[in-house]
Amino acid sequence: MFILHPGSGIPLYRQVVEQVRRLVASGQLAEGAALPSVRELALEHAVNPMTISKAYSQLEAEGLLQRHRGKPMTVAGGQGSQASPSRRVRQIEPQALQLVAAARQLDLSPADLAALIDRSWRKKP
Amino acid sequence: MFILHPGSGIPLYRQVVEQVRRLVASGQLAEGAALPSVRELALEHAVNPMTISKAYSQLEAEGLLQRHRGKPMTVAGGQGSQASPSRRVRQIEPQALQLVAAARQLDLSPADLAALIDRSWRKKP
Amino acid sequence: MFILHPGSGIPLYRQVVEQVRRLVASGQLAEGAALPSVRELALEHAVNPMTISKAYSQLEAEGLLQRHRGKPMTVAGGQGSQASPSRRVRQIEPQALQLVAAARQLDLSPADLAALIDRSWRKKP
Amino acid sequence: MFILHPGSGIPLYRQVVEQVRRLVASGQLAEGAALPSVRELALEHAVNPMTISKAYSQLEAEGLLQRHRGKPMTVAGGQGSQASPSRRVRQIEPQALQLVAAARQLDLSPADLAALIDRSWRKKP
DNA sequence: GTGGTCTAGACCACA
DNA sequence: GTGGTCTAGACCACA
Repeated sequence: MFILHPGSGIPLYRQVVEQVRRLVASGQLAEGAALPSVRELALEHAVNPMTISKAYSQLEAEGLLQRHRGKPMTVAGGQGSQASPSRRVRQIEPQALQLVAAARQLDLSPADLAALIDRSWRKKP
Repeated sequence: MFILHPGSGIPLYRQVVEQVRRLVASGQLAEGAALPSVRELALEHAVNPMTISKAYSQLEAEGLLQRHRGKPMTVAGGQGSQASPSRRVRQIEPQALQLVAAARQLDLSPADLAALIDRSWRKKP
Repeated sequence: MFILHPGSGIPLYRQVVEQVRRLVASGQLAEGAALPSVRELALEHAVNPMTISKAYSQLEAEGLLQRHRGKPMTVAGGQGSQASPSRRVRQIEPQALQLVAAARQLDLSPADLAALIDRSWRKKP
Repeated sequence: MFILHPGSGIPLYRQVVEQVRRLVASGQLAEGAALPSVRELALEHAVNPMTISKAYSQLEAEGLLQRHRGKPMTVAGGQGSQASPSRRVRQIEPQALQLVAAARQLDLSPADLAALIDRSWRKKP
């Protein structure tokens, strides 16, 4: 469900936050759906529970998740089932721009990059 | 020459390191070329000189840059003028994979992502 | 464990780097052993934590030390318990050569130097 | 006459200062003897003349050298021809202590170190 | 508790 | 002018 890259330089808790946001925006985590418990996730990714907890707390503060005493957190109401395509696209626009900037610094052509993206889609379906 | 994103979560000095690596791989910084001075870069990006210096030192340790007492650092020898396309592509493979993973989590289609990438190329040429 | 000479002209962080290398080579810091924490060492030697941190980071880049998020650094694997005598001797060969060169410039005899070394061994056992 | 180690961490001008002090203490540079010119030394060691000049100035301030308009600097009076053995030995005591400390950290025996010193004497006679 | 990043600022060595 | 070292101090991420 989540993929964490500890060596990427991006804080682990931020990686979790962003991934939950995406899964909610896409409807893969629908309104009311339960999230994996802090412990479970922490174990699975060999990470301290506090790291996951910090991510969940931030998402709760944003109003995206809801806490329930003694029960797993759930996706809060008011999201609809799936955000509009343009809203979803906007969530990865910064990364796309940075990737293109990197490709430019590597003197790669749009075709080179398109081919790389294509291969990446096929890699882990 | 460099673009820094202070809010991206990635340490500034790492952003510099990666960008220098790309510019060298692409030949835009050729063997023997002098790099912008630490102070110059620091001023331009409103960043502390030590942050730039840390990036340069790491690149020197890697053997990509060379120090010259009292003079600007230069791109070390043994780089050739431009790395092979496959070597260059490999430098952004991780980012491409992460972008695709994000697109998947957003339930975007390959076509959606391709369109986004296309638009990104046109944005700041 | 470490002895720092602030007035020696050699940067403090380099002194730390070299001493860790020696303690690892001799097996006094064995594979897996935890190093004193940055703050601890900094306090003990009345030195800024960043100075120690810089030394540790360099040793990590060399592969001699390993980072563990939130925990103390340790000596990396692949060192064996003690380097061979010849490898250990090689680590101070440059200093030995410089000392002999200095003795020559002072017109001291090999016996004079040997006596000095002898006395030095006895000084702080 | 002088040996400079740019990579040793010790500032070049300090290396010059210390070596002049030793050559004077040993009588190899006697009272009134002329020193190599700043330019000459700078060229020979591929170093900026200001670096040598700084060393000479410091030695002048110490009273060890004397400046003469248009002529090479000379060793100042009042040194006698050779300092006493104990005074000369004292000049390298700190280095000897550091070498012994390093040997201890490498878990070398006094015999190991003595052998290394012996070999070092023979290396560049 | 652990290490990491960044800043503002002083001062040094070298060209 | 160039880069390097060190400090004091704030704040962050992770266990």
